[in-house]
Order: sequence, then C-alpha cells, then structure tokens
Amino acid sequence: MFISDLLDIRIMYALVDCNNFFVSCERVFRPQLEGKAVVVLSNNDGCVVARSNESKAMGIKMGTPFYQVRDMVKAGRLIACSSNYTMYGDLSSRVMSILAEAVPRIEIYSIDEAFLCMDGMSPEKIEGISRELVAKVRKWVGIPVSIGIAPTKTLAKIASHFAKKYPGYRGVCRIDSEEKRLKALSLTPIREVWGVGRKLSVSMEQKGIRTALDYVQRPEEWIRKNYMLHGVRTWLELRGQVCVEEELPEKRKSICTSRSFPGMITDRAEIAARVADFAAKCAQKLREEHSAALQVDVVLYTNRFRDDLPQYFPCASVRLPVAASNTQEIVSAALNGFDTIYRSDYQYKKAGVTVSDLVDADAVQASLFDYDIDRRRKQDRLSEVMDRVNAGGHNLVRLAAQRSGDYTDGIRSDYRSRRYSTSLDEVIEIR
DNA sequence: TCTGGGGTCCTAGGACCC
DNA sequence: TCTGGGGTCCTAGGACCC
Repeated sequence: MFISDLLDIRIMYALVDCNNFFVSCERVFRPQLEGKAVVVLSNNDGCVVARSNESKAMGIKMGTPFYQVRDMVKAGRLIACSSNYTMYGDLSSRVMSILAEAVPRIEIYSIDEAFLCMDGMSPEKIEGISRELVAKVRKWVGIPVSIGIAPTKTLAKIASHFAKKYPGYRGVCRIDSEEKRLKALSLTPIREVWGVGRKLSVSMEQKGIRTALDYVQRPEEWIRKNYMLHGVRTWLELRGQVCVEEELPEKRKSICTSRSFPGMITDRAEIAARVADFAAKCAQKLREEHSAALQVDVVLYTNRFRDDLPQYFPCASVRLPVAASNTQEIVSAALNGFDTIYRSDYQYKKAGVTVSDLVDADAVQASLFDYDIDRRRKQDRLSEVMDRVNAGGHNLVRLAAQRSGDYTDGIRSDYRSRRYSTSLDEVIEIR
C-alpha cells in the first residue's frame, strides 16, 4: 500500500500557493479589478512585484521598473496598485488559519505559500481535502489558491505549477505515480525547478540540461561534482526522495530594514535620520520576536543604475557589549556605524540596517563589565512603553534622532488603495 | 525624472593553531 | 636562503527563495 509503481507515497506534501497573491488581495476589496490587467508595485512604486494573469499575458515581467509600463496605465490598459503589506499580511493569516484547521501539521513557507503534511493518507483522501480547501479559502477569504500534491516538496512545487497553469486540474494536481512524475519532469523547464535560479539554469542549459527530466537522468556523481550539495538535494527530491525536510526555525537569525529613497540624498543629517528610523524599526521587530541582537550593521548605497556617478557601497558593523533590543541602544549603535562610513562626496539612493547574532531576550548574557546595567534596564522599560503606545503600526512616539514621521513616510505610493482590513486609517479617511 | 525588500544557506578562502 | 601540513573557525560573498 502507498507504493505507486515504485514511487514511495507514504509521505505526502500538499503545497498551497495563493494565485497572484498581492493582486488577488487587491481584488478582494475592489472586485471591479476582476478580469482586468493589474500589477502591484514595490515600495516607492519602484517596480512590478505581482501581476494578474491578464498582465502576465501582456508580457509584463516580474521586477519590471514601473516607468516602463506607466504609459499603459495612462492609456487605461493596465491598472497599478501601490503595495499595502499590512493588508496582505492580514489576508495571509486568514488563509493560513483555514489551512491549519484542516490538517495535522502546516509549515508556513512565505506570505502566500504553505506546505501541508498529509502523511499516511490515501491520494484520494488528500485530493478530497485539497479540493475542499480551494473552495473554502475562495469563499471565506476571497483568495484563489492552487494546490500541488507530491511525495517531496520540490515535486509538490512542480505539481502546483500544473494546478495553476492548466484549468483542467481545477486548482489541484497530484504527482503520485512514477508515470506522472516522469511526465511532469519532462514538461518542466529546468529553470522552473525550485532551487534552480537564473545563474544555475544558464549553466545547466549550457550542459544540455533543458528539462527537469534531463537533470534527474544525469548520474549522481556528475551532479555532485558540478552542483555540489545543493544540486544533489534537488536531484534526490525530483526523484522522489525527501531531502528538504527541516522545518523552518521559529526565530529569525537576522532582521533587516532597508528602503530606497524617492530621490538621491547627500545631506548627512537627512540620511542619519533615516538610518535612525530603520534602526528603530529593527529594534521594534526584535522585541516582537522576543530576541536581542549582538551586532548592528549599517549599509549605504549609491544609485547602481547611474554609471555616470561614482559608486560607493560601504558597510559598518558595530558589536554590542551586551545583546540589546531597546530602541535607544540599537539606534545609537547604528548612528555610530553610520558616522564611520558616511562621506559627503556621494549621492545616496538607499540605506539599510540589519541586526544579527540574535539571542533569546530571556537568555541575554550579562557582561562582567556591564557598568551600564541600570541605564539598560531603564531603556528596556521605555521601549516597552513605546511599543504599547505605537501598537497598531502608528509611530506616535519616537526618538529625537528619528524623522518626524513614520519610517515609511516620504516614500512614493501614488496608487495606494485604502487600508480596508486595518482600522485606524479608515477612521482618519472617513473623518 | 523613474529601477523593491527581507530572508536563508552554502562555499571558498583567510586566519589561526599545533 | 630555506620556509610542512592539517585541522578548525570565521567571514564575505554568491546564489537562491518569495
């Protein structure tokens, strides 16, 4: 039982993938976008990060700079939405809780994807549950999803592509026999395989590997020699043997906040204030995770697309004597780092702050030479108060070093929809 | 004029030690 | 002038993901 023509299907994964997620979210609250060519833009309305089927069919690629499609928007052939990550996160958790109720175990992989573990169930039963979920998520949240079912995560990804691409599957596709596996691999270009990105796919195509089937037909030793550990893992997964098994760790290992500026900036104080904002945001995320950081990195970027201007991408690393998560300490470390790398003869386009070397906030190792322990405790308490006041994403309280608005203030979002699923903005807009 | 943001893992190579 | 070899640890950078 559960061995289908030599494909072991005792372990089965169902990958649930929300179709064109950000676009689908916008459509939940603006049904008039249904059937239209729609794109969602990144911060600053910089480039395209999500596309509806209609805009994909027009040939618009992921990551296209917005100015290249602006004419279509003006001509009324394309609708653009500025991104609204708060709303997407909210709809995502609604989808995930429906999925979590239906199966014994779920691994949330990203904002729009989750693996459901269906071990020990018959393929028919798994498909039944999956079809119910497709209908339920559509009806209760309004988001269309596709589900791919297979004995490994890499194969489940491929199955979900088929489920999404061919309407005949009605949203659910399973790879549960050797015959289906080989058929699916032969129809999958190597560049579409999970774990094979642009660089690798070019290298593979040069070696005559066009499809996933070409890849699995190479000997293991050849794969190991050319593509090392990562390549062997993909090779085994495509053959039906589970390798990508580890659950994602609950806590992140680093936290980063970075933004491009609407234009280029040289002024020291203006950039420092933004760096302070990013650092404050990192500190807030640290506290949400109940973590503390030992290292703070600050990065500056000039505009990499301007060949005519001098380029400068410095990074400063600051070690903290004791792991910290309070806003004052993280901001002050970031500003110290900034001072060591800032130079007034460049035009900057972007900056970022990363906190890393994270430890659990309860397990912070007090340093023997921590003479500042009282000050630290006061700062920690102040940060707690700031979190309570700022709860809900509205930065009413901030340090003097920060800018006089939210850390996302000043970024362009000309096509923003209202924040339907969250509260305060709605109140302000109605008033 | 205009070109995203936030993560993870792996590997190569240097530093260091014996 | 000659100038080992092998192990470990750390970091920077590259590749990937969504």
